[in-house]
Amino acid sequence: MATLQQVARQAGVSIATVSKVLSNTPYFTEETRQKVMQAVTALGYQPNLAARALSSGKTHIIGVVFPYIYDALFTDPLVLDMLQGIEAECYQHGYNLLLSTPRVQNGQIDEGYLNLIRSGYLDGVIALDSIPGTSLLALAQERGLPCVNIGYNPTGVSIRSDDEQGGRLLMQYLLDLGHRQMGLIAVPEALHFAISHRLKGLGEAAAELGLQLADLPRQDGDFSLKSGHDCAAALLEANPKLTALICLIDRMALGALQYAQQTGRQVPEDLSIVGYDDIPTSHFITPALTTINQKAPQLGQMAAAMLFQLFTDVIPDSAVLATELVIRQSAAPPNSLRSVA
Amino acid sequence: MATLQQVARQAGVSIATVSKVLSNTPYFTEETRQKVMQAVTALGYQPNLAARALSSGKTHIIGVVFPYIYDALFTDPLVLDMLQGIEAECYQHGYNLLLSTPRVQNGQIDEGYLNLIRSGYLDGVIALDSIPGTSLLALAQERGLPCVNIGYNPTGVSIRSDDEQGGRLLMQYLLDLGHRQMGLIAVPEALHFAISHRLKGLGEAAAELGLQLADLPRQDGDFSLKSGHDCAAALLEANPKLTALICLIDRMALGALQYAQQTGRQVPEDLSIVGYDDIPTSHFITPALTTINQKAPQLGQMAAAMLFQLFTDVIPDSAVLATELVIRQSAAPPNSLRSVA
DNA sequence: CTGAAAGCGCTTACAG
DNA sequence: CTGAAAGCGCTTACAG
Repeated sequence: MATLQQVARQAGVSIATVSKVLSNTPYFTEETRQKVMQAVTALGYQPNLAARALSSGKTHIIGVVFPYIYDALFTDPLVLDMLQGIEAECYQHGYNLLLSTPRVQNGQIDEGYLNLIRSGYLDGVIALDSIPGTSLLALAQERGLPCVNIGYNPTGVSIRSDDEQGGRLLMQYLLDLGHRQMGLIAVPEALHFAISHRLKGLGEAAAELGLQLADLPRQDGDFSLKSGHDCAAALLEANPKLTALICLIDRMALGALQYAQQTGRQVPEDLSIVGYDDIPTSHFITPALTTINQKAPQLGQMAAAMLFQLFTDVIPDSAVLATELVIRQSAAPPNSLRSVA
Repeated sequence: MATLQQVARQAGVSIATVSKVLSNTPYFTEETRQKVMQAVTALGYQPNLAARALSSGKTHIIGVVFPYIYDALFTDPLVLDMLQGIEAECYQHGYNLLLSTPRVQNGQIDEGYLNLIRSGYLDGVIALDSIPGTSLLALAQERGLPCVNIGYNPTGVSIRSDDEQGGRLLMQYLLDLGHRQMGLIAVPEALHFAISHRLKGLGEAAAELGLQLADLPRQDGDFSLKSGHDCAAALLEANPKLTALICLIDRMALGALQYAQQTGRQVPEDLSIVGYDDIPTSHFITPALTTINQKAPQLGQMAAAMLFQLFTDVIPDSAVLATELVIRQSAAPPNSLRSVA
């Protein structure tokens, strides 16, 4: 309600003076500073952000962009984890966080989102930008907006989880357990860069033992639990000898687990199942799911930290965060090995 | 980049004309409209939101406020559900969503949040406002900002889940099953209004059978799984005859379940456990948890819809959303009845 | 150390 | 139907 002008009048100085005192410009009599601050508190003055934004070009708002694909967004607990990390960092820096969830269809990006980028409302943007072929950050980058990318699109500074290493970890673990007959449950690689990298990691670890990833049967789903269930069914019916299922998405692993149990298989005795993401449910389900944790909160926090570096004109190195294998109860040596032992 | 002025020049009209054409003011020659629109697309003009906000007083940003208590915020899946509902509605109306998660300690509200409210950056606010004694919306209300409250604080228009009815549903179900020796796991009522109402509902249903809720043993935790575990331990050690545990928070129910299983009890055969919230894990855990679903996405969506009504100066009635009992596998008739049968 | 003044890019009565 | 002009509330060179 109160404006700079009222504060100035009350303090008996000019509005320029008030503005400068408030923005901590040096060289001010302790006296005028006092007068100003008194008026400020007396009036409960709070700068109008829109005005400040217009004249300074800074809004103190950063855009956090999670694309809306397959409705996965709001059902994915990792999103909340990343948000938490981002929020913590923004909070510390006194920045506000504008959440944008543009729809993306056939490579077409939401016009509303594009307008937001063009609107000058954002000082910077952090995006989960991993859809092959359509970069959410391209426009922002083009317009010189500082941005950091959590993912693989080659736009500006980026941070991502080491999906390749995660894939390797997962495959090595299963291989060490003695599995050779393994089925893959994934989603089409066109949907998410991360998938290709997880597969690549899987392949590298397999290759060390002379196995070809391409020889393993694979079914693709759509992130949903149900699709995991169906993929498991297809895989197991066509390949009854499978001793393990590698699911590149936890939710799909949950569906696979469901299918296995419905068809009377003991997990992990008859069939091992591993996932990727370490969502909360994975911890609680029986058997608890062995999976890969990609440290989503850190991912978010670091992304925000990098953006704030960008604000100070230092260009941070892109970073890759190592994942962690979380060993729980859903995988064990295959039956054949067990009976031998 | 392009400004109104450039568009005006390009179109050969005044900036006022451009502005009015863009804001769909009626009465314009089809011809000038054409000229203007051509210039707009040619220049890729996008209004500067800060400028528009400053002169119109509207920012098209609505604040979504989830207080940060006990770290529960980002670990609570319901938050994501509500956000989804709010986002869907905002998206449709072309509004942006600013996420604010003020810290609240001893009734003290985050100064940064308060400043945000005072900053003029928000056209309206939706808050999860259910901490007894400290209203997150009081200041907004005072300043005439349209706001809707998801919860119980008596600030302005509100929408909430019918916690009382939910409590009744839960108690009736257990009573119908034949339970009489029940233990309560809750959190201190000072933490959340909803808890008192759930308890009230529990009490009403109990009273119908002549039972006094106050006679049932109760332990309070802090939302966490671990506290649920500990509450169950305390309750069961002190009252070995308990046949059922009513947990007012799903996560705590999960902890209670864990304790029961660790101590060799069969759920629901030896002990029934019910929760409240219907978080995703409740669906997957074994035994699947019988619980109350409070329709969080609708809560969010309706809250946003109400805010948009407020924007058009219609004052919507406050609303109460009925909950739903989700019957799964964690509750059954008590053993005594079973053996009788 | 302090102030007058221009300017940020729009919207909105008010004239014409 | 269209335009000139004031004004939204700040920041920032530029003088003094």
